[in-house]
Amino acid sequence: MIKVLVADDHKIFVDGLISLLTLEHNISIVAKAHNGNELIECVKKYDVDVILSDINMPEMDGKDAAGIIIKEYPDIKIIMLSMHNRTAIIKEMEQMGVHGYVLKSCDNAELVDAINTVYLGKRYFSKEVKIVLDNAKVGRNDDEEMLITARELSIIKLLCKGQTSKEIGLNLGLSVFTVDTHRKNLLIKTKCKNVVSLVNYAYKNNIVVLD
Amino acid sequence: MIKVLVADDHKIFVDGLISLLTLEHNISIVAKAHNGNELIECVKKYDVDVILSDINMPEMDGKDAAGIIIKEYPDIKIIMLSMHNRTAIIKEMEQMGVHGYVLKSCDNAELVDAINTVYLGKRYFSKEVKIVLDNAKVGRNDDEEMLITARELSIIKLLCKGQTSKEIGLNLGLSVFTVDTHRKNLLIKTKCKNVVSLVNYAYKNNIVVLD
DNA sequence: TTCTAAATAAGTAGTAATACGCGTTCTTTT
DNA sequence: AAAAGAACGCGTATTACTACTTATTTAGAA
Repeated sequence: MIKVLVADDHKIFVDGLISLLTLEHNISIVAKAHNGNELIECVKKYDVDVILSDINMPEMDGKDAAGIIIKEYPDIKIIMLSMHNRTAIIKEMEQMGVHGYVLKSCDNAELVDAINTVYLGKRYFSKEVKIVLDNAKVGRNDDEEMLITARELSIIKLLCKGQTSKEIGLNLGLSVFTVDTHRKNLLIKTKCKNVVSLVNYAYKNNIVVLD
Repeated sequence: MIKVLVADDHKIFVDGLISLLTLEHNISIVAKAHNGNELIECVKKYDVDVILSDINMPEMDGKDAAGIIIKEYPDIKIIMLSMHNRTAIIKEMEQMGVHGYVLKSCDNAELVDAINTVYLGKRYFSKEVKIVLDNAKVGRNDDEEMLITARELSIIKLLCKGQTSKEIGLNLGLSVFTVDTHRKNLLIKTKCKNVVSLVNYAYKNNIVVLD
């Protein structure tokens, strides 16, 4: 029996998933969580083999929770469930050491397949996800170690809130010139032409979460 | 038996929901759809009492599909399933004549309750949704018939893509001045202080969908 | 018809943002 | 110790955006 934990902030989604997975003869659901904190708590309390977790959740994010679990419970396999099929997010998850990445648009059979695969110690990425990753490899030119630094991250977050350079400067205790330099570097790094594009980039790549 | 149709672009979500709802003695699932077009097709083919539909779907949006169904099949009850608990979206749905609005973070019992309620001809809005609507009524001053016009909508869409006023003007065959006037009016209407806030507003209120 | 709202266009003025370039300092890696 | 990269600060020039105002045309509602 594979002991599975399901985490997602949408209760009916979790319950639906549980209802589906309990039909499988070799899967048993041991717990459910609706945010990152609950997820961590459940992992402490219960004996878990595989975690199915959403990326975006309130309280604590599924990504952050996954990071903690990977470090402290290296035997637990984690499959991220996501509605987004985007290179940057998938790569981030891959590099974090997550064991699987499955789209919410996948079917039941695929999810069961994913659970069985990661339980055996292998990695599982959806077919559609692989296509995205392969396309990214073909056009390899673009993402050569493009990393957003901590400072840039704090600035991009405030930009997404609609703050101007002046406001960001006041907020972070920086001169407007400095903020502008970071903005400039961000536009170059992300190949965006203006703030709106940058904000979209941040949302699409899950750097910043809308609300 | 209440004949229910479930529509959502996330297959596992639909299957999970079906698995949950078939446990109910008075509910039977007659069809499922993964986009608005399929939804319309299913309504034509099958005899349906209640539709559970997501708002955002590819091909055709759940909102547009609901509009068509309300006009052409006035006997079918529609419950919108949404992850957003925002006044503007909820009010729009209410005005469209949708019979229920339930959050994806609700539990199974509430969803079943909603299905039974709308089947009896009554309306159903989640408790959390009602709280949001009531809060909006208290601070009634703000939303006095705030409607975004068709032209404004086309402009806000292009703004969300990161286009400048000049580009939008070229795109829509308008002078930059005109575009700027619309932008100005949009900022006033939405009480936003700049484009980024406006873009956020559009995303949050489902006026524009991010990718 | 009259009234209203929307869409259109235009202007000035001021502020914010972007495109350049040039630096310093500090830390981390080699 | 040298190199690299991050964070920081400063300029100028140009473009984009926002705040104010005005006004015409058109379509629809009272």
